[in-house]
Amino acid sequence: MSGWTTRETAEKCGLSMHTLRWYERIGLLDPVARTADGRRRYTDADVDWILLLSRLRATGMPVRDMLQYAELVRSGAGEQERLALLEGHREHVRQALHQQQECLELLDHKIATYQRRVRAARPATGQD
Amino acid sequence: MSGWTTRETAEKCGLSMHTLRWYERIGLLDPVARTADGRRRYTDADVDWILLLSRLRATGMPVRDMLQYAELVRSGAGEQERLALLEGHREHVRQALHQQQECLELLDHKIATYQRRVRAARPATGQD
DNA sequence: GTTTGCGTTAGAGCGTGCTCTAACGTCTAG
DNA sequence: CTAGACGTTAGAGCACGCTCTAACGCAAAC
Repeated sequence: MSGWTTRETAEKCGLSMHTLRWYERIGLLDPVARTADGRRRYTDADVDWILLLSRLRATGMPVRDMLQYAELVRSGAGEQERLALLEGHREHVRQALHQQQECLELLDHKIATYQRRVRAARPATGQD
Repeated sequence: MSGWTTRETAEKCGLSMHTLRWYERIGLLDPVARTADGRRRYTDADVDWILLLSRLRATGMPVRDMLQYAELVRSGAGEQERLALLEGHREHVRQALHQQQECLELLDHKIATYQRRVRAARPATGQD
């Protein structure tokens, strides 16, 4: 046996088997190699690509954009457009990061407030 | 006139008027005060609350959880549960942050690769 | 031989979070 | 008085990204 099964690949990449097959159907993946009886065998290169996809998804890139990127990669050319896509997403991720850091501060503050309140409401019952 | 119109509030909070009314309908907001002829007038406190909601949403908290939180706040008690909700979300945000930072590095790396490639492919045409 | 496990397909279905629609009311300007 | 801007409602509709279904097939285990 060479290559990974759908199950293994799904586990490695944190996606469901259904999702993997769906990604292939819609063209995010090139057709995956098959065993004699028609089962998929993912190569390491497939896995790497899927890992990239899963990271892009996890950071909010729309499937539509991943598809566009995949098509550029498939065509072999379009470096400039790929660059633009990735740079656009990088900017998106940066802004999300920033927003989350802000929210984290707010949460820390709120949580501290609640903790103070909870502690004040149950003064040393001995059960803590 | 006292208080903000739906339009103003939507702008301040980065949500649509539709979304604001929908939030109220589903119970994320207490019923907003009205003018004599039935138009909403949001107070500063309303705006603050909506800003909090919008930040929670923007960092991926499901509406279901925001609803739960809103109900705890409305009840006036449940500090412990609110705490748990916020702490859960904080953890979620932290993990998302971490994931995004990783993805950012990957993007930086890929982008650098493409930039090198693009530069190599068009060596000083004079059109740059 | 048949049961069990694993994988396959195309297409239907679904949860989430809005977003839009249509019909109506009221206020202001001209 | 009319026109236009602005806001209201309940409910329908929609985009997205899966997720599930049903029917099928192969292959090893019993």
